[in-house]
Amino acid sequence: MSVLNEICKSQGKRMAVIARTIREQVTNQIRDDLVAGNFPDGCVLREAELAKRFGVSRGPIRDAFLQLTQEGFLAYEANRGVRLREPPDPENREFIVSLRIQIETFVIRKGLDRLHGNVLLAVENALRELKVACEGDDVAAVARCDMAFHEAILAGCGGDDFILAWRQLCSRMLLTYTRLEDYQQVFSEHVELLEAVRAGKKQAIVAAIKSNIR
Amino acid sequence: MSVLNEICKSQGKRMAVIARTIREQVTNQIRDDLVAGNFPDGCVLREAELAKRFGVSRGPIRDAFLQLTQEGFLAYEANRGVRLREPPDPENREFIVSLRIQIETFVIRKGLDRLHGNVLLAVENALRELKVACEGDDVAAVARCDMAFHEAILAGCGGDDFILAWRQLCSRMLLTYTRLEDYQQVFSEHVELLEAVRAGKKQAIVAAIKSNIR
DNA sequence: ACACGGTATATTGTTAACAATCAACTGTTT
DNA sequence: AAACAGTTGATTGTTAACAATATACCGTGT
Repeated sequence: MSVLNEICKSQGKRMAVIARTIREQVTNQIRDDLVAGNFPDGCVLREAELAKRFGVSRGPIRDAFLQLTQEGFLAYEANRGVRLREPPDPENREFIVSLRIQIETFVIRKGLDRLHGNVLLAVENALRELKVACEGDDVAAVARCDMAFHEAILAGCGGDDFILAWRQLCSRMLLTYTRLEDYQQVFSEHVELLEAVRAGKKQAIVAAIKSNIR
Repeated sequence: MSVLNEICKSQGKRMAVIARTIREQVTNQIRDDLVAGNFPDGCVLREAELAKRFGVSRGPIRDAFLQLTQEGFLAYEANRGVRLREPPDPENREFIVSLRIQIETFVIRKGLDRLHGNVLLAVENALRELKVACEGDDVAAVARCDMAFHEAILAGCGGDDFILAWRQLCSRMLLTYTRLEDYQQVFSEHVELLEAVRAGKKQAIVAAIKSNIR
């Protein structure tokens, strides 16, 4: 409770409440650690150990394991706990990328006109957070904000039917997040995408997406 | 504990252990109920009510809610419980179908040669269970066995990287499972698909999949 | 030396009690 | 009558103890 609650309070009112429950906070934290590569491949995660580290009971940890399993990061074996899955091979990864592009393209094509007002504001906020992350040196933060930006667009375009499947595809990709070289380019690519979205030019949007996802 | 444990014991040794834990049994049962349409759209599910019905504590019910949320059946709102999601509109459904076909085609094309021995046996078993389900009159059972058959093929072809996303797409489809008319045709279509798989003719397999998924 | 059986330990699975949160209601004030 | 604050009841969120299970170790017998 200790550490996590502090974080929760400090972000409290100002930010759009990100993680209300301990379960969500723990899930996000573990996910970040996984993306940042803080656990070796095939590593086994223990409920008690993480519970102790976060200062919470095993309940929320179990919930987090369950969720991260569904997201594609972990693999469950009954009575034997959970282990980190291995990343997809290049061929599968390429296909995953193609599916991601198709989904984003479809959703945007269909729902671009809904993207205004508060919804557009959410996308802009996501971009701002991505900027901060890129200026820092936190891999996990960049990956997380990258995803959050795209997800804001999808959600804004009414793509709820696809977001869960899309997230899983992303998760698989994140296990081999290879664009760690040039954060500045990552950011400017997203600026470009947002500009295209603002202008409402679908062709430009699709092009921006295709060059952005890889 | 009462009801579920009986089921578990009775299936005990003979079947490939389907659901070892209460959590899995409860999850499967609720999923079947959802697919069978036993809950009205937008309906709110209560932990305590289902816990009482199954004779278990709220823990496994919570786990099931969490999982079914990730699978795309339910929607979560913090501190406010879980409600049944509405099915996709026709346009989205069509796109979901196209994604499903792409995934199955890709995985089979890539891993068909692995499909022999025990793995092929698993597929044949799935087909047998589908036969039973089609001869009965249980919508949920047909839907479940239909999915299980396809999943057995995917798993056998080494498609682990896609199975979770594939499942979510299927779940969305299942909320509008419209082919309830002719179970016999459902079954014979799958026989056809298995024959094509056995013969190893990729063209025929792809064709069978395309005509089967809709 | 090797195979087998049993025990001990570590780990997950389940439960019931407790805490926190939300929604509706009630009474008060203007 | 309308708006608001406080209160109450229902529901979810969290915890710690308990139960069940799997793994590893050790001894025994052949």
